[in-house]
Amino acid sequence: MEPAFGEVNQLGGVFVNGRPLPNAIRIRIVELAQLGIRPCDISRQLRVSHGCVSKILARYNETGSILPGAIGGSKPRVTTPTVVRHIRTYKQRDPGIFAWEIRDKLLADGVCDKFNLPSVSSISRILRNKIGTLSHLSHREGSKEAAHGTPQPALPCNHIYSYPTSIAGRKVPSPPGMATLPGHMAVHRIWPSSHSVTDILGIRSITEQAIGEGPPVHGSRLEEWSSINRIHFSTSSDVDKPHVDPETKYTQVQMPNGLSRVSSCVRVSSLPPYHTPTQASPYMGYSTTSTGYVAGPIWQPPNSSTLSPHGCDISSALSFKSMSSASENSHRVTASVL
DNA sequence: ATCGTAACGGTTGAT
DNA sequence: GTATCAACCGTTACG
Repeated sequence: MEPAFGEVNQLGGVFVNGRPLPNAIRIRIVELAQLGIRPCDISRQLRVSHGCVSKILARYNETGSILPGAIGGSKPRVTTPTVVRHIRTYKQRDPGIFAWEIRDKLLADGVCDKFNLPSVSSISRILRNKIGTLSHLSHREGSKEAAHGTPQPALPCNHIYSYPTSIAGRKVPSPPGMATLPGHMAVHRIWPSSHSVTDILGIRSITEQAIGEGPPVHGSRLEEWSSINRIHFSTSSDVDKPHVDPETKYTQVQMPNGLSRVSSCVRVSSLPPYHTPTQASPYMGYSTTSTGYVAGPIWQPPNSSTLSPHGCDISSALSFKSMSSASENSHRVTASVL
């Protein structure tokens, strides 16, 4: 059970344990970093732990993506469509073939290797569920498998996958196709859950307004951005409901190397401009757009005026940065090119 | 003071 | 429908 309002970290920022920071915050982190602001200052300004800032920036530098990795799920399925197709073929050629024989043939024919070879029980399940209602064959297989031995457990070595239907790449979560796009805040999948702080808090995003008000050319991106952040006023019964169609929940395309590729991405320059923070809750304002993420007392640089942690615009970020570092001129970056 | 990272407790989703 | 598992998350603390 998640806390209804998240938790507050040592910096006064709000987070939901186990859940990623909102994309807007992640983008802000990268933006500020690209403005030359030091990670420690970003951490204080956005009230995100420096470990998190470090992690996000490291990931961004490595992959070009600001997005969190794919949370949850199991190991990639070994029963890929190709494997199923071959199993079907084997079964059609020899209706009496046993599951363990199919398994051997998959290996012998090079359809699978030892790392992604389905277990006998998996093949039996495929024969039973996918190949057709060959009940007599299933029955026969069952008896034959019993003679051959107990069904094998899950593959012992299936941690290595070289086929395309794996779930989103784990250690390298971002699609290689967009990994090195400079200045892109690559978005490679839809925000995965309704359990974001935003959803929990039910704070309306300005993005929704932007969809209605913005120019049509940005509609699709904004719509995607809206779906990514999926802001809506949740009721308690609404919190756990997926807000997007399950079929469209993940827009990524699996790549042959097991990594995911997105069908689209969001440039920071396509996002709405930053607004002044909109305090949507007496407890905190937490909008997954670029607008507001305010909790607790506003942090101030040691020798400066007050800055809003998430609501500052680029100029204030720059002023902040200029206070923090004197070497900014070498990193002149504008928001439009981020 | 800053940064990288392991440990931790948590969530998620496929099986 | 539930349990398991392994991925991820951000925070915290330590060096």
